Amino acid sequence: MKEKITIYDIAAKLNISAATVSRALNGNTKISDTTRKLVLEAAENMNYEQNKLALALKSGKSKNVGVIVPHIDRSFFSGVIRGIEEELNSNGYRVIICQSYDTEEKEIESINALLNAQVDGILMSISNLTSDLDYILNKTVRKGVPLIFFDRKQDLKGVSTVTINDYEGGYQSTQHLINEGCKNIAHLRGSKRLEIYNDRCKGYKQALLDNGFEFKEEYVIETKSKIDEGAEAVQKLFKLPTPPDAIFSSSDFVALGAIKELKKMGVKVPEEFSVVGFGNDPFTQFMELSISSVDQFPTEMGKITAKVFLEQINSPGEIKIEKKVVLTPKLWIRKSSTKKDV
Amino acid sequence: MKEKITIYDIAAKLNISAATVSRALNGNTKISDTTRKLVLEAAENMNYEQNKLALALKSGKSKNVGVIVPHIDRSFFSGVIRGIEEELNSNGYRVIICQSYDTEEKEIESINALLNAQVDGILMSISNLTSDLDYILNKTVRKGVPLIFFDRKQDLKGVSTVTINDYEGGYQSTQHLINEGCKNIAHLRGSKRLEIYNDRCKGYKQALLDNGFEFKEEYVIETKSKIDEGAEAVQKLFKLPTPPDAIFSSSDFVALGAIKELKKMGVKVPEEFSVVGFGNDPFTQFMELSISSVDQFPTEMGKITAKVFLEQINSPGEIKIEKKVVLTPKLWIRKSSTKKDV
DNA sequence: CTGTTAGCGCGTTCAA
DNA sequence: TTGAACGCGCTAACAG
Repeated sequence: MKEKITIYDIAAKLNISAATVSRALNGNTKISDTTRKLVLEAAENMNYEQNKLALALKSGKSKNVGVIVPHIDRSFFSGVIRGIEEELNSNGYRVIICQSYDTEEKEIESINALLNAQVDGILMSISNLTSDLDYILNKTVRKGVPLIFFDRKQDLKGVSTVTINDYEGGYQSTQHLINEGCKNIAHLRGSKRLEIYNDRCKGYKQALLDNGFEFKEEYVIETKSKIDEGAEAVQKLFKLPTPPDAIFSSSDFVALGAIKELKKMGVKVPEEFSVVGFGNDPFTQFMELSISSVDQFPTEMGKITAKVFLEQINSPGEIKIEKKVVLTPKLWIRKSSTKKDV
Repeated sequence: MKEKITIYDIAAKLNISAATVSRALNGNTKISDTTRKLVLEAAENMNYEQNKLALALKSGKSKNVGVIVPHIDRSFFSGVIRGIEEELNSNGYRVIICQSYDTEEKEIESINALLNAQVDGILMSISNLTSDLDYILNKTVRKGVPLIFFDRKQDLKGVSTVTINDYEGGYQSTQHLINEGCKNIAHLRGSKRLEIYNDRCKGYKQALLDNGFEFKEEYVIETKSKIDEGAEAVQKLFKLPTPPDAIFSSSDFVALGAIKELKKMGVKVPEEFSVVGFGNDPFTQFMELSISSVDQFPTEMGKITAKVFLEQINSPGEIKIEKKVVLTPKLWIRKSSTKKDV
C-alpha cells in the first residue's frame, strides 16, 4: 500500500504491455473495449495515480505556471492571484507563487528558478523599469516561455500585458475633485520608475489642464505606499505658500495617512479638504469616513491575465500573439471627497 | 540559442561522457580539477541550466510543496502564505497555491492534484471537520508525504500542527471586557465544525465562569465571517430581554458589522457598548474607532509551519515526528473596547 | 488492436 | 578518474 504503483505494475498484473495500459488510461480510441475495461478496473483497484512529473518530463509541459508579485499579502496582489488561480486551476494548471519584495535580484532569482522548474509560463508584475531585468526577460521570451505582465508592465517585444487604464483613473479622480469644487489639487504619486504611477500622474495633469487649472510641480510629491508617507506629504504641502484643498493619491494607504494627519491638524475632511485614493483596498469602504478610491478589479485582472496565457499557450502556430489588454478602472465616490453642500 | 541544452550537449562538445559532466556540475570530489574547470566553463558559455523536472523524476523529490487555504485573498491567509514562501523559498522549495473555497470537494481535488504533481509536502488549513476528508488525508500520510495543518487543524495521527492558542485568545478577550466593566458579554462565533471557533468559545465561557458570570446560550450566535452577519447578530441580541453590553467576536468582519449596526441604532461604542474582534486584520487599526482584536501573527505562523515541514523532511529515520506547535495570541486593546472613564 | 523500442534529462551504480 | 548502462514513469513511433 505504501509503494507507488506505475503503469508497469498494472501491466504486469494483466500480462499486457505498459503502452496498452497507457492507451487505455488516456482514452485512446485504438483499443478494445474489453482490455480497456480490464485496465480501468485494475487501475481503480490498485489505486493507480498518474505521476505528472514523468508526464511533464516526457511532454515538456509541466502544467505549472509561475506568478511573481512584490508581496503576496497586499490586497491587490492577493486578489490578482486569486483570479489567476481560479482560472488556471480549472484548466489543469497549478500556480507557483514567488515574491520579489520589489527587488530586482529576487525577481531575477525567481525567474531563473521558475524557468529551471520548467514552468509553462510566467505571469508577473515587475518591480521597476530596469535594463538589467531585460536580459533575463528576453531570455524567457527566446526560450518560448510565455511571459505576461499584469498591472506593472514594461514594453517588451513578444510580451502580452494586462493593465488598467491608469491614465484614465488619474483623470477621472482629478476631474471628480474639480467637479466637487476643489481649486488646488495636489497629487501624491508613486515611484517614477513605474509606468503605472507615471500614467496616473499624466491623467491628473491632463485633467487639470483640460479644466483650465495650472499644473504645479510643487503639488506633486513622490511617496512610497505607506501610511506615514501620506502624513509627511501633508506636512510638506501645508508649508507651501498656497496649501492645496484636495489630494489625489496613487495609494490608498498614503490617502489614509494623509486623512489622519489632516484630522490631527484640525482640517475637516471632506468639508475643507477632499481626498481620493487608488486601489480600492477593502478598508477604504469600512472607515466611518469612507475613502473614495479607484477600483483596479484585481480578481478580474487575474482572470484575464490567466486567459491571455491560455490563449497564448493554445495558439496553434509558433507565432506568438502580443496582446495588450487594458481594463477600465472605476472610481468609487465616497465620503472623503463628497462635500455636503456643493 | 533557442534549444534547451542538456548535459549531453556539453558532454559532446568536450568529448567526455554525460556522467562526468554531471559529476563536475554537482561538485563531486572524484573528478580532476582540469575537467571540472572545463565543464564549468563550457556550461557557462553554453548557458546550461539544470532541468529540475528530470532531477525530480530521478530523485523522487520535486522540491515543491502545496499550500491549501480557503481563500488566498483573506489577509490572514495571505499573511501565512507570505511566511511560508519566505521560509521555503530560501531553502530551495517552491510553493504551489490552491484555494479550497471552504469546500471539501475542492480540498480533496487539490490534495489529489498536489499528490499527482509529486509535491514533497502539503501544508493546509482545513475547511471543516469531516470524516470524508479523513480518507484522503490518511492516504497522504501513508504515502509518506508530510502533511501539516496550520490554524484550522484536525487531529490526525502522524500529522503536525501549528496553531495559536485560540482558547487563550477567547479567554483574554473576555477577561479584558470584564475588566472594562462589561456585565453582559455576548459572543459571535464561527462554525461549530471548526475547532478554532470551539476553542475560542470555550475560552470565552471559562473566563465568564472564572469571574462569577453566568454563561448564557442565547448570548452565543453563530455567524459566517461577513460584515452583514455582524449586523444581523446585533439585531437578534437586542431583541433579548436583557441585551448585552459587549461583544467578543471571532471575526473582525463580524465585529465591524456589529459596530456599524450599533452606531446605526444609536448605541455608543465604546461608552455604552464594547467590542473585541479576532484576527487583527489591518483595517481594525485604521478605523477612526479602532477595533480591539486578537493577533494571530499570520506571517510568523507561516514561517513556523514551513520550519516544521523542513524539520520533518530532514529528519533522518523513517520515524515522522508529530509536532504540535501552539503560538500565543496577543490581544491588541484599541478604542472599541476602552471606556473613557472606568 | 497490441507489443517493442526509444527517449524526455538527470544522477548513480558498476566496471574499467 | 572516467565511461557505459540503467532507471525514474510515461507516451509516441513504428511494427506487427
